[in-house]
Amino acid sequence: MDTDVTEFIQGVWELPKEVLEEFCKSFQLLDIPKDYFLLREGKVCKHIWVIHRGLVRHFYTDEKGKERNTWFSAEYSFTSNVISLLNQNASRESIQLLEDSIIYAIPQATITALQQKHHSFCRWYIKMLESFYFAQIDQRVDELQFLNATERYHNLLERAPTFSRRISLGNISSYLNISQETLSRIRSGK
Amino acid sequence: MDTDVTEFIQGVWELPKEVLEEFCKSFQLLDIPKDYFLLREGKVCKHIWVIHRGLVRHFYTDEKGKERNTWFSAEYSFTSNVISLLNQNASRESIQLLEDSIIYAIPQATITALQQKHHSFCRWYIKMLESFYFAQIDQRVDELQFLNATERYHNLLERAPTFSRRISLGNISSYLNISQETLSRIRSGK
DNA sequence: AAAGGCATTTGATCTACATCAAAAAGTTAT
DNA sequence: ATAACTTTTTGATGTAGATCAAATGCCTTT
Repeated sequence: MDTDVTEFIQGVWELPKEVLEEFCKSFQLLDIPKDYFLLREGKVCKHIWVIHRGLVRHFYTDEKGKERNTWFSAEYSFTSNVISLLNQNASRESIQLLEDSIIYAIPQATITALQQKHHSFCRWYIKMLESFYFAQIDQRVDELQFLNATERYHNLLERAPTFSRRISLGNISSYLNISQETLSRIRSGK
Repeated sequence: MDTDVTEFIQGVWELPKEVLEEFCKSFQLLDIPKDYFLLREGKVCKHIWVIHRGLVRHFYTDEKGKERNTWFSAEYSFTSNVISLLNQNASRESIQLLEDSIIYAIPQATITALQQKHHSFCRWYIKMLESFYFAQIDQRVDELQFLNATERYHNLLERAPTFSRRISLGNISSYLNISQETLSRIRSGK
């Protein structure tokens, strides 16, 4: 187990050493290439993933067959399809790597078991949800409801400066809900 | 304490009787008139509210001074400004009653204290966040990103059929991010 | 270096929805 | 009932950003 990752876990909320160990030893280390799918639409999500190095996109395919990105996650973040994970029902989204990545897979079974077993783990989990899910999704609602195309783009640049280098224009425009052509014009400054 | 409310609390996740009692006895019963503010922009959110009867809107005031609704909550739902509550920082939103309402206020201090004290309470709290926050906000992102004005309106009608009777057109249009005029035309079927 | 395959840019139109303005309908107070 | 609001509707016009189409630029592979 990488010390970076245990530190990352501990950074969320300090777990007792033995609980941390029990937790981390259930992680599965994945070293996987670009384009690989962590999750496919229609499957039940069975993991929370911690990205150690790399980048993924969340997307789904609309009625017209167009892929629409809903999220990106990069190194040192948790990623999962929370809705499918919680309800253990079919996911509407897929999750795919945009770069060769090193990822820890945390089984859903571990999360459930440790919640039952350890009070401290519940507190860790609450903190994790709060800081890695709420904070982000709240921002997302905000930018979708209140910002225009140009503002959404600049907002993303600020929040995640590396994305504009690492993610293609087409993938970014899909996430921002802007056509590729319009985003190209925005980026060139009109 | 109303048995309806304890049942509602128990419906989230079954709490041991003594924890439930400790929890419920901290609730403060509010019987307050239309237009009252549960929370004002700039203040720190100190409660989660359970609406027993009535209706509230969440909104903030934009740079041009226009009020923009972000959420409605009606009877038998939890409502709060989660971001302000969690970080105990100034809220950007206000929460105001749209109808005379009966509401239970759960102090943030209770939530924090019971989380520390009871494993079972943490499990209740996780369930509450999952079912009353995630599920809803996820839907919200979806409708904002992928639906057009007409679809957003019909989506709301389905999700909350009573709202179109109880909430003025202006307040609905603001929430849906549609101008009042356009919503009027949509509603009249063009 | 040439050829093929993507990703990005540029230009010309089109459209969903906003904005502005005013009339009509509904509500509340005198 | 009449006046004075407030909310909703209707009509005319404006615009951000989509869509369609074609050109350009950029990697690969040979």
